[in-house]
Amino acid sequence: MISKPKGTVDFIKTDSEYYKYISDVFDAYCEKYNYKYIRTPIFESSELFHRGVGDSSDIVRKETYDFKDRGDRNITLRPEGTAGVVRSFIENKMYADVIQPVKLYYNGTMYRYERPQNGRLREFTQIGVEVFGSNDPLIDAEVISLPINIYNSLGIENTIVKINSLGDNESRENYKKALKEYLKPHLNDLCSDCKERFEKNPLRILDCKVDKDGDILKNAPKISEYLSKESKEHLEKVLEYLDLLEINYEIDENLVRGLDYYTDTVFEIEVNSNELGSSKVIGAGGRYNNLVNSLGGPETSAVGFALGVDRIISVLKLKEINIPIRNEIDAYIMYVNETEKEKAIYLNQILRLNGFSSEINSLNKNLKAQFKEADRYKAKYLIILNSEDFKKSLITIKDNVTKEELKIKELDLVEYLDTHI
RNA sequence: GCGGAAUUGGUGAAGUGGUUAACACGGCAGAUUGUGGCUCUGUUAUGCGUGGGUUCGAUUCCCACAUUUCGCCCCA
Repeated sequence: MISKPKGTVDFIKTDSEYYKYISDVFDAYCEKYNYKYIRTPIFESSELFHRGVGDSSDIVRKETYDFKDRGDRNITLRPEGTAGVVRSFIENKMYADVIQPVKLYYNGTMYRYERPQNGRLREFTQIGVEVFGSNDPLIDAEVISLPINIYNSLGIENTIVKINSLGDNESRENYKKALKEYLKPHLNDLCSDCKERFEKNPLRILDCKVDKDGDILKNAPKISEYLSKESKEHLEKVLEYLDLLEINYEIDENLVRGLDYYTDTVFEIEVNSNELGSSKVIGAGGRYNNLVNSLGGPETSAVGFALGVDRIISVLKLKEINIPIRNEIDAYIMYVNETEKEKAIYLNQILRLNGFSSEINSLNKNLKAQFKEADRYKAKYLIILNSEDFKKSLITIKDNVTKEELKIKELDLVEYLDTHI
């Protein structure tokens, strides 16, 4: 037997219904927020993902699906949604569009070559939005409030936004320098992972799970002390607008993002749950005013967020939140002999074309088994064909709830169902 | 990349170094039922993750691998 590749998942049965439902809710909200749908390729030139991501790019490279195609091109399966959207924004010169800012949403599978664990797959689905061309804090607030409102609408409450500002390039570099200077004498007291982070990605030491509660990190310099006046004002405005929108947030000065292109606002959305462990982060994003430029476009402000659909599904299931699932059909048509079968095939189409969901047996079942099958389909009405009735153009219809049964004219079938369903 | 746990039929699972690997649900066929939903009977093909090894003999012990799962790393 061939089984699915490691780290992939089949969405079937209720899972696929969850997936569809979440997508639908997300799409509907994005449309209300006046975002436009964008669909970019699942694979891109490798350099798109291996540029503009700063000094952690060697790590990033290891965790992407890279391959050469038959034309000897370096191809990478997208590990996230933003880069492709930014590429498309630049390539299609959307910075020159009449309508600004450009607000886009996407929905698709992403690929990372990682060890699978809770809430982490090699192929996973993210949905997200990106806004280009406005540095107004109201956009930051919009991009944060959108997912919150989607979660609420899905029934996920008790979410909290963790928010921080990384400032502009200069403030961040200054801060990085100060942090390293502060940590240097304490280097031996840090965990082994942090010693490595010290050179590679010092900001992430703030996020360390081992040293989190130690005095070293508690007394470390704060990013807020290094923010420029503009960045400070930007953050204050974002918070003010979040208050206005009644979004719960919490400033988390230790919140840093892995990549260097983020500027000013960064945020994560957590769901309040102990069972979820490390996958309680169900959405994240931030402002990245440098990325468009570093990928070859004009200086363009940008902000976005993404959320993992797989994680949302786990949360919905964990919290036992039910979603609307169609689990019944309007009619099940029953037949025994070939004459009746032909009539059944014909009526089945008539019903479907008139907007009813209907089904017939395709497994040569006897009448008894057809009754069983109709129940499994939760058919509201049973249409029982009998060759004798055909002579009088009659068919038998049975209400499968009340069990009332009557004969009606074949031609009246659609009208009958119309008035009864 | 590192570490822990798991892997029995369509499903949930019990179990053992040795002849037919429980039980339940589901599926199918039949009986009964005014055309099913209840009940009863039968049935469900050489199934114990894969490959090696130990052994007279392994699903049961050992090793490797795969997958799943939990954590670390990383998290765009």
